[in-house]
Amino acid sequence: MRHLLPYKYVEEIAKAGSIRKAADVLSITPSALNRRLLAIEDELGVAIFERLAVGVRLNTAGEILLEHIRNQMSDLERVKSQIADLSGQRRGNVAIACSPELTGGFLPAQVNKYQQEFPGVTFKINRRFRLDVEQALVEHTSDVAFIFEPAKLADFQTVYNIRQPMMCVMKEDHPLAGKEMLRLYECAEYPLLLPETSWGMRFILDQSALRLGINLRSLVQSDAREFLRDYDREAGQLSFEIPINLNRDNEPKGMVAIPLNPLDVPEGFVFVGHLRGRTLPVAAARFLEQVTTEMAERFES
Amino acid sequence: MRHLLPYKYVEEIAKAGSIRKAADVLSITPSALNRRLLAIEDELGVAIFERLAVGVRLNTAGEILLEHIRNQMSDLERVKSQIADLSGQRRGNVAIACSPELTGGFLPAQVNKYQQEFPGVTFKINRRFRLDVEQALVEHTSDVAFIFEPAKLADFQTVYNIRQPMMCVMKEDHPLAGKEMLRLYECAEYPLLLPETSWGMRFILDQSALRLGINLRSLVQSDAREFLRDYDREAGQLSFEIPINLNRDNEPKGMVAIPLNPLDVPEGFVFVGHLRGRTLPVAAARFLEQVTTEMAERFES
DNA sequence: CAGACATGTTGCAAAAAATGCAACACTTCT
DNA sequence: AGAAGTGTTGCATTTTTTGCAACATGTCTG
Repeated sequence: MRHLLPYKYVEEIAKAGSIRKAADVLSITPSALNRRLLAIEDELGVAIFERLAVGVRLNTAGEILLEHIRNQMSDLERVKSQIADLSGQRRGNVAIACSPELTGGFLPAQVNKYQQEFPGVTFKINRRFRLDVEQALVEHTSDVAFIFEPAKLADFQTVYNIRQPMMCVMKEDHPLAGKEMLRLYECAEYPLLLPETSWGMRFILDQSALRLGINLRSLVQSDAREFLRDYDREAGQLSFEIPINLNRDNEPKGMVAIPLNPLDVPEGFVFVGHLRGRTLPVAAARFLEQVTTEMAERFES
Repeated sequence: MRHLLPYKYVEEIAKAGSIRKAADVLSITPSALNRRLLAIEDELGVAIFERLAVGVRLNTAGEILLEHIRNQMSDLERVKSQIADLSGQRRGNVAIACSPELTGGFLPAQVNKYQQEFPGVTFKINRRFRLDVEQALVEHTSDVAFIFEPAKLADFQTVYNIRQPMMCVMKEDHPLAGKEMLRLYECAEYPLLLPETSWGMRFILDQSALRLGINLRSLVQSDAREFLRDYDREAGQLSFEIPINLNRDNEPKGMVAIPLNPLDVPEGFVFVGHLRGRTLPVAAARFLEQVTTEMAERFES
């Protein structure tokens, strides 16, 4: 796709914020790069970058153009993907942006399943906080997104969503282990292993605690899901999970998960989708199909 | 937009059906054009055209690519339009595809009004039969469409639609001129001036006549609206019109229009819109706004 | 406050890419 | 069988792009 090289140049200049740095990344001379930029601006009749002393910055016109550029680039990828699919080969890359809650269990299994059927398809997982996932789609950094408790869905095209009630996880000999359902104040009596505040799970828990006037004692606050899962809970510590991560085969033995009373802690939602108005490459579209089908089977009963 | 010159080449080859003819139109050598085509196919890894003895024909892959090309070209026009609009200038071209029923009266007045406000905007009117209007959008020959009685709306994004009951037009001293409403069999007793069978109006009339077992005697069948309008009706001939064309100032004097009984002849619809999923250039979008606003004022009372 | 540094930009020669010309291989119609 | 199309390719030429060096300008720093 040599013909949209100028586009790549514009994108890189915008990212680097400087012609010289961009030229370095693109391994051409600053002068050549500058001239291409000037040529583009000449064709458009307007400047795309405003020149600062320390470099360049995108113009309003430039931002409109950049959006167009990103659309075109990923649409060309889609075209290539569809064309490759015509000859029976399923190739391409699927870039997934997902909330940290969803990096384990279900999603890896789905990717693995898809790759067994189509080994030519590669995957890229971008772990993003709930407020940043949508941005990854807008920047065309990712094709599809899995968001737990999305903040806004302005540019998001929802393909599927499932409800995920909050569960409390503990050792099976824990005093609370026998209960059918837990109130939040019961959990608050024990030390807690909580995810970071940027997580959707933490957001739900904090809001619920605030509303109920409960103080959650965070013994360990972690950004890593595996850390919370594997932490040794000798002192009766509790952590939280959502059902999509509670596969019977996968989880460590000796632990139980008990749902929280939905009156205390509202259910969360997992949203699956892509950038609004975009046609996905074949591989990404088929992957979404597979995932939503399996989600329907597992959670729609 | 020098960088998508290869795209223009592909489009022209597809249209011409031959590399040599396309090269002639593009005023370059067949060899150069051929090499560019080979380069594109090499980059895609697939042939875009199948080589026949008499020339070339688009492949399935080529058709996918061509759709992408057309999208990209018109989207770049949109970008240019938006950028130009940033600096206060309103420029560009609005290409309108419309049914033959709608070429007079309302539409010219709207275009004229818009051009008085923005003289920098040019217009292009493509008169198409109802079955072909949508195709003009798909081919990106037109930006917006006005269709009377559309056949299918698969790729059509409706922005507005209005109901248009069928009216019968006659001289004011015609025997039927005093009536409030006409039955179709009453009209059938007189010689008729009818539009061609490809028109939506004719379609509605023929279907109604067929259903009611009435035979419509077509004295004059014309493809030109103006011909039917200006025809001298000494022998009591009747013609038909829709309200959008019956402006009190504009129409010839001495004529009256009487609505047909909607039980005999169903109302027609005028659809206004554009290609589904496409973002229109500024000029086209604003023009649509103006038209729909005025339509609402005139027909929503 | 002056010097070092980094920025975008331009002139000019070298390198790279695209083009035109002519010829070839092939099919179809006369 | 020949004429007239078609797409394709080798080679010299032309056009375009690039790299190098230098310049003008603004910012940071000791």
